[in-house]
Amino acid sequence: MATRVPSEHGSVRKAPRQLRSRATVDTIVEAAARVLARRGWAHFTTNETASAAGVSVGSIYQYFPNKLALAEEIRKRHLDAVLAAISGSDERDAVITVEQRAAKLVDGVVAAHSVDQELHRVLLDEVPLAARSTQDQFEAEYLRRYQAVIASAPGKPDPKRDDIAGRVLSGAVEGVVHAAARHGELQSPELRAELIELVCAYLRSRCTG
Amino acid sequence: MATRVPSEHGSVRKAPRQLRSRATVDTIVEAAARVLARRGWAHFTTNETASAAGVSVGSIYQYFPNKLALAEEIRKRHLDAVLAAISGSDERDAVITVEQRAAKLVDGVVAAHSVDQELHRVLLDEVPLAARSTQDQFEAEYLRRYQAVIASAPGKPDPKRDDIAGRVLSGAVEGVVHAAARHGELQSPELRAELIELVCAYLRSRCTG
Amino acid sequence: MATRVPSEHGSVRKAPRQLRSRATVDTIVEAAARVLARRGWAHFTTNETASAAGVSVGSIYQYFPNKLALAEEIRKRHLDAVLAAISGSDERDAVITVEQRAAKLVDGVVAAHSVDQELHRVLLDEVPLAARSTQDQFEAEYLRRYQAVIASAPGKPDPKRDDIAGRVLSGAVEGVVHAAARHGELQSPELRAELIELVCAYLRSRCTG
Amino acid sequence: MATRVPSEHGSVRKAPRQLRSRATVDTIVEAAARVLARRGWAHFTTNETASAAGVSVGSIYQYFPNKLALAEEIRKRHLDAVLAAISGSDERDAVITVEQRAAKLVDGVVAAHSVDQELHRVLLDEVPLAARSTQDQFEAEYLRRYQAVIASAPGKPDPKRDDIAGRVLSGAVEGVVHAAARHGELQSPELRAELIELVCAYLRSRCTG
DNA sequence: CATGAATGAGCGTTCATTCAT
DNA sequence: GATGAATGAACGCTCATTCAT
Repeated sequence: MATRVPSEHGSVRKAPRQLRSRATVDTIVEAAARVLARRGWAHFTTNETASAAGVSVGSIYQYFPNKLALAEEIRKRHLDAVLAAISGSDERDAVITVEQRAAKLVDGVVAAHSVDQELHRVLLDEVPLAARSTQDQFEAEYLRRYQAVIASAPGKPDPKRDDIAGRVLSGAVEGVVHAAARHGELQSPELRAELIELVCAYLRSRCTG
Repeated sequence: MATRVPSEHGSVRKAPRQLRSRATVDTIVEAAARVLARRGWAHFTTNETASAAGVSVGSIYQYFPNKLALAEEIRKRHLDAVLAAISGSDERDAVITVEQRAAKLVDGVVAAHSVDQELHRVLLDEVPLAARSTQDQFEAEYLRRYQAVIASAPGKPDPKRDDIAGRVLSGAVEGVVHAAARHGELQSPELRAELIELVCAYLRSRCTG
Repeated sequence: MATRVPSEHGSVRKAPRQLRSRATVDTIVEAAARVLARRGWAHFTTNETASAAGVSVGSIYQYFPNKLALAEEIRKRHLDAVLAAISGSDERDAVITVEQRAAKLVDGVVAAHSVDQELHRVLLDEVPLAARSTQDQFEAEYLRRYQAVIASAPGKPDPKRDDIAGRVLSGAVEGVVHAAARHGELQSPELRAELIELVCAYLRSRCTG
Repeated sequence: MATRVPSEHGSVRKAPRQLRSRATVDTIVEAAARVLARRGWAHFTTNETASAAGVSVGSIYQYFPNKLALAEEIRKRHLDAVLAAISGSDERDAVITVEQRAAKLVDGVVAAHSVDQELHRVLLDEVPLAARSTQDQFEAEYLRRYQAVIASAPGKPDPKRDDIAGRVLSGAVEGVVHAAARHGELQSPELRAELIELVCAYLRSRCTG
């Protein structure tokens, strides 16, 4: 695989102003996501993407300076979808018990991992990070959901400790769901129950301890 | 046209007989591990490995049928080291409280992730699995440590539920440590304390609940 | 590990759409034929072919999935030329005597072997057959010429025996011409006379015997 | 495949004087012939030959300056065997009729092609000729058999014409048998009959014409 | 003499990227 | 703008041959 120095380093070569361009970009990104999910990063090629999108390679380079930038755009869109999936189970209804909160959280994360499992895995495990920014932004937003759960649990707040607790909770839930996804057990109700139990136990212990 | 008999390809091409060979194999694997950790799977090349090891490409193929088999050997050696690191905090001394057990477990996993962090990440996230066997064996052994902790906690055993609990615990601890490693906070004592708390809370809740 | 979908490989990678491509394909095939004839299959390399054609290796793989497919195309074109050469001495004029028929046949085969002797030898003797189809089609067409001669000879037809006779005649003429070509005596009139004599004798004996 | 300049150009590096050497050489050549027949020239490697012979590569280079010289020795031995097979049906018994002579000849050639068909084919079709000498010597000897048949046929001798006739006869019989071998019909009695007929017809026509 | 570990030029093939049309 | 033919550096891998032991 030849690694060429790309001629520009901006993430997007040209902001698509016109409707037609926007549509083309969408077509490209969607096709690229399909190809990426199907073949994996190692076999993700611009030529196949182009023909899957029904455009020429040249058109890809009209909008993206290089392959990585295209992948970056796929990641961006996917993370948005993931965030939307988490938020879907986040409506501001009368949630009261810690159990209910924990259940909402777990269901949200599971839903997020179900958006496009293979693409998710490839993006997380295979595609190299061009720039931290997108990922960081996402992680911050993601962590905020966890912090909200922490904050809503009884007990007096302690910013420093709560921050760490959020990261612990995030890592734990994420880790369990990730492992479950790898083994195709994302929908197991027993696992869901245990995971909720884990979250509850932690939250409870934090308020009593 | 006559049908040709292809030559078979085992996982190891030739068992090194002489002392010189054994040393060469070690040199190759060690150099390969360095290159793999530094460049990642996508840029892990046999030629760079060869020159990093101070041998010719041919020597790599004397002992490994292909690049993947070389990576497989790196994985094998690394997982052994990881297992050794976990076991290091596993001596059969008089551990009594759940807290002490949890602390041992967490310390072991952290130690395991400290062996060679970047190599660990690349092996887990990027290198494709040629055969499940090595990985499966490792995972089984790995899970066993968690099951042992579960089993040692008070409360009456329930094989099915305990199995799931083991996977939840494993996923959670692994997830937290993994995230911490990514952010360079593997040695943070606060994080350690919270993680131990998570494990304890879960174990306690399982025996009372 | 996810199972990857491999990309398929047809015999021709892409049908050349533009005029430029068609010209490139011709250039490549012609250069390849020259290289193949000059170096033999064992030393027939894509890189030399590319530079002999004045294109880059990539261009070869734009149109041919691999080296063998390129050789297959050379064979196809050559066999067409050979068939054309044989047919050249096949016009439907008033041929009456067996001698005249035999002479036409022999002259055709000699002409066929004169098309590009070295290429002919390499294609027949060295290049492995990827698919039987091209070769089989050619052989069938080739045999048909011999069968026609057999059929036109006096004597009552016997399908089974005539079939074998066709193969005997084909093998014999082919063998003599082949050997002559190897010794550079393809144009010898004495040899031509003897070969015609051989064919006539056989045909005569079949009708009387 | 790296092409190195061999350090010597003699066909055999060292004439094996001692019994042990002679045995080693035999072992090597026999193993090499098996490997060559099984894999074909393109996949015929010195390393596989060495391990098939139960010796080290170095030992091969003790007796043969390079791979081609080894193949040359295989050819030499095989052609001897072929000649022996032809001669086997050549005893000086009371052969009188032309038919009987022709039958003997055909049977001899068929027997020769049956010695080791795959090796025969590979040697003829794939292995390049290092030096003409071995092949030429064989061909001369081979032609002599045909000349003998020609000479023994009635009719007054004509050295020049008889020479050409020998080559025609040789090419024809060889060609038919070769084609038959390719189609696995070496043992067909119908084909044998037709071929004998061809030879007889030619011989007869030469004495009457 | 025999061994077999080591060499490295050279092969077939891929694919991100460019640019004439 | 869009196209897609063309590029060529770089990869994984092979195997004839050498030479220290």
